Amino acid sequence: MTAGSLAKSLTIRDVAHRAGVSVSTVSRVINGKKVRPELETSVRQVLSDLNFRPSAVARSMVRGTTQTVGVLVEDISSAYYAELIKGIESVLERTGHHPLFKSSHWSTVLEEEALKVFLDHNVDAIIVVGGFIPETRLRELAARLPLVVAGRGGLSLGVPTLTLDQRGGAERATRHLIELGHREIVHICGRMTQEDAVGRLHGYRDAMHSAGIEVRPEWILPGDFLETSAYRAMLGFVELNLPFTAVFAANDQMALGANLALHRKGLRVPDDVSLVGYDDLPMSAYSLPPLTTIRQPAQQVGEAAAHAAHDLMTGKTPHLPEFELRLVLRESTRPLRR
Amino acid sequence: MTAGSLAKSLTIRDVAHRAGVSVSTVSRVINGKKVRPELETSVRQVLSDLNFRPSAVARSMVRGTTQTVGVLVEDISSAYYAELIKGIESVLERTGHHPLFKSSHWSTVLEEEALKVFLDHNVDAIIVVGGFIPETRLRELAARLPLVVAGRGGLSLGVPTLTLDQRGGAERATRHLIELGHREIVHICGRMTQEDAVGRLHGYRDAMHSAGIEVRPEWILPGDFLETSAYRAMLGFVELNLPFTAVFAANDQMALGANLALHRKGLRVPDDVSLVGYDDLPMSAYSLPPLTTIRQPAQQVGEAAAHAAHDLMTGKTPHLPEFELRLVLRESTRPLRR
DNA sequence: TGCACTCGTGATAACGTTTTCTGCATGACC
DNA sequence: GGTCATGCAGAAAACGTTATCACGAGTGCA
Repeated sequence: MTAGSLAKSLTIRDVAHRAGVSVSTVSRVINGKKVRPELETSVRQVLSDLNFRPSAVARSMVRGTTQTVGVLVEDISSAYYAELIKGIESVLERTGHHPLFKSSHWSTVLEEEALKVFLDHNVDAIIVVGGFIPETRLRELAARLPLVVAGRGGLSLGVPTLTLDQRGGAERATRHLIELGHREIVHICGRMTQEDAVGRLHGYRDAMHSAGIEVRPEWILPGDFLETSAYRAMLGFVELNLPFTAVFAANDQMALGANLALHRKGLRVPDDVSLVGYDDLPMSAYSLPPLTTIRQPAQQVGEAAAHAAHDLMTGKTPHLPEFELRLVLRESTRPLRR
Repeated sequence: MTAGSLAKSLTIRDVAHRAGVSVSTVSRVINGKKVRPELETSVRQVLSDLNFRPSAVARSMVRGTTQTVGVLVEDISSAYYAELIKGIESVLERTGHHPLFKSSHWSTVLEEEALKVFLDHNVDAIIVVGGFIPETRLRELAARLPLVVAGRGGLSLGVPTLTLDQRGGAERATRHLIELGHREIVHICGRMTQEDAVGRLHGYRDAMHSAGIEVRPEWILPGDFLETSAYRAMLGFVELNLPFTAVFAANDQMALGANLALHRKGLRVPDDVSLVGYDDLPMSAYSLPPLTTIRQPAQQVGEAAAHAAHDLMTGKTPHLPEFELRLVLRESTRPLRR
């Protein structure tokens, strides 16, 4: 052990030299191919003595595969994507792939940039969650490498897609309120540039329409999926003094914002106003009152996406399950008092 | 454009050929080195015609640098780490580095595995957040490559560390309750294998001790940083029928769990029981009541960690700022009614 | 005993870049 | 007009692996 030697990283060559064999043999031992037993043991000895680990970069270079999967989401840190990512992470870990997460922050240029990075780094597959990448671009990518899209609907067959029926889910949520006797139902929208938000608004309208309720334009409140937006919107709406008895927020975070706003205005949930959210974030079961919401199986979607990517990588046709959006009944809704 | 040709990825060689120059020249153009203007324009033309992008893998191979930074956290999807990650992401993006996130899920073997992956992939730096990696190992790593540790205290000087004074923060939180006149204060602990949780328990004890209050063992409730654990613990404690007027939970998620449990038992926050959390998650401002808590500047810590890593990579001595843990007064605490 | 095989080994060629080295012009200076 | 820099382009080496190829020694069978 020469002191002061700056750790010039060791190579398979050093191992070969010390074990008195060729690099080929060392490579074979590392990769579990047949080698004469006595050679194998001596190589293994050196391997562990030197604590040698082959360079993944060099490996990728020659093998043409990197064991990495690019994962593109809007925002790693937002609660919903966090769930999804957890799912992706858990299955990719088992398949020996390394996820490379990128947030696009709702910017089309960042999206394209992230894709470029993935391609440059020669990822073995890409998982795209939501976003605004044009379908043509997605198709182009899918033709080039394994690509799975989650959380977007209406894509052509060329692209394996995992879809949730946002419109149906929102319809279910709104219908729940209607079934409880509510008719004056407010909807707080998500960021309308996102497909999900649009779908949920449609679902709300569907349910209202089916029930023969005319939706007043004032009932449609703009929001951006964050607590604050719903808080402000709700506050503003209450000040209009229009009658209303229920609120359907396009996600749980906004439902929470609305919940506080209602409280500030002296309205009790669910006694005065029923409130439904969307997503079923882990914390929604612990809000006051616990939130009735539509459960999006985000983690399962993540798992399925990763599985599908794995299928694609191994040449199998990807399994693309359907997911059910369930209404989770808790305590933020109640029958309209007559 | 030959139809049906499977897209054998193009190389710098193809570009050189089509532009009628050598590969060296193409490389020079790509890297912005001096080249005869007319050659440069023709090469650039071909470059954009072919939409050529150099392989990051090959580049890493020869340059010995990958432009990636390994980031090891306990759990990507937990709310607190999400904040931190957001900070890391935002500055690394600006420096042109790509974060490689790994969750260790509180497992020492997964931690070590993640480190190996980082090393194998030849990351340019590593950021470790919390965790259980032995100090000797950290020192060893720090000697080998730029390493920044966040969220751990008491490390030797060899390792650049970003620390938050958890003990002090918890002392502040508890003192706040004491200043409001509370004396029978319950503490819901975090996962006690984690340094943070231990620090916060110490801080709680410090404050109680300074105020001359003897801590009853029953007041120390076990928890694991998740809502459910606190919910159950709180429920159980109330059933003991011991007098108490305030609760300090080791994080906001648990404060929320406790909040619901108190509600279930007919105790109002803050009228009957004052409640303080820790972290100041975005949603804590929207709970009912809005939560008084200790603000951990997670995002800023993330930013600082990334900056420090960048400093290290560029040979500068890392800037390791101190962070202040502020008490955020909201509505879950009030003076003890006499 | 000889021939065709199999098996395991080492030498060597990839993989796609950047970097170093070499060589050829061109221009400057005495 | 000859020598010496200088500038820039191409050739070749290098990065650390794996894959291909060639070879020699056994082995089985006729």
